[in-house]
Amino acid sequence: MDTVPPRRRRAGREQLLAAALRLFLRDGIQATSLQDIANASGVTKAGLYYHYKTKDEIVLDVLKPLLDALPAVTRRAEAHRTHAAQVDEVLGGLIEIALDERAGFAVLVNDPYLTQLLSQQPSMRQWWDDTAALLLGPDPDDQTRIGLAMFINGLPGASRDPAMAPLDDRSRRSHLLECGRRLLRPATGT
Amino acid sequence: MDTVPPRRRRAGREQLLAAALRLFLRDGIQATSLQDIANASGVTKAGLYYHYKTKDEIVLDVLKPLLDALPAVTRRAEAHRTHAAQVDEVLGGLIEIALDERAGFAVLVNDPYLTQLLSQQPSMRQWWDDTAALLLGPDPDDQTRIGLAMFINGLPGASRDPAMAPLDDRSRRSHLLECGRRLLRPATGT
DNA sequence: GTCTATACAAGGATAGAC
DNA sequence: GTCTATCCTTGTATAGAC
Repeated sequence: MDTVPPRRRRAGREQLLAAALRLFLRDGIQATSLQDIANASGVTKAGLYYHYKTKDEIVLDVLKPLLDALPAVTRRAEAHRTHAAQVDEVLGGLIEIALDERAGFAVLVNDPYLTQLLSQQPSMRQWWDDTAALLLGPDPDDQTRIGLAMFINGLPGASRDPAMAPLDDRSRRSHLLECGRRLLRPATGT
Repeated sequence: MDTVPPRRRRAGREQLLAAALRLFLRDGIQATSLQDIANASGVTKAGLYYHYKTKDEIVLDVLKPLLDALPAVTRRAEAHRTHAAQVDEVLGGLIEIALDERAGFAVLVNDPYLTQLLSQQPSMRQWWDDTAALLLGPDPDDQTRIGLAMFINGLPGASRDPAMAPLDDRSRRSHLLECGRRLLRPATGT
């Protein structure tokens, strides 16, 4: 019948989400009020409530791309046959996400508010259990476990470190991947 | 003249600080209200204001041990003669601090509120510049810079990872030190 | 769909009694 | 030195006009 109209039905919503993520990254979720988001996005505070019922809904929608992307990485990795290939796929995927500012990976790992918000749904924890098992392989040693913890916790910070600024995207990826490979190597002696 | 009286003049204050740190670590600084601290420490909200004028003063006093300990590590390291010894001293010192829950290292690295609070005083940034220079040595390559960023950002999280729970303190230290050594090794090929 | 106005709760901070 | 009571500001959320 009719063609798809070119008007962007959700333009305001997208502006809103972009502004919110920027503020969440800079100031943290708690410190970002709805007033702040409203000011930064050009919508009024009450206007936010047309799109969302609560602040939590905004937070979850801001991080939706991230929450979808993480399981996708793991699913892709599971298709590989060798353990080494699986590890590289997961590391590469996580690095890709961490380097993408829009994903908000830094918010996810750091923010206590979000940790509590997500802990209510067990899907996130389930994802991490699966992914850690994939990365560590069967019967991992302590050194590897701790190396993984350092990688996942350090990745967001390292991705946003000043040392990254002068590098091109390919170098960033390869350096971060090298960090992951070093940390996940099983202990040799000791 | 008179002996030091055994009464603890600052017992209330210490309870207060311990409770505050516990809450800061669990919920973040922003999410911890003075009411929360009061409830957890047995003091009333107004009672806090006898000891401190503002919430920021409480935050800074909670982290005072940490803010003192970090420069001390660097000073100790500077006394060593070889670069390798300096690196091990700094890594060991940082790990020691990160493993000590009371130090609140996790709060320092993660919390945006604190980042902003500390950025007002340049001493912290100066300390990190000096310490990074010490760890990286002259003319560091990009891989080493990024490895350092991952170590310092990942250290608090790795220190509190579930994989740490079953280990004794000596094992924890040595595993974290191994992570640091791996990350700070200069790139070989590429 | 977006704004104005406002209700309601919570947080930081102060005054003053004890 | 610690508590009670209170003020002011900010934050989330809602009602209703346009």
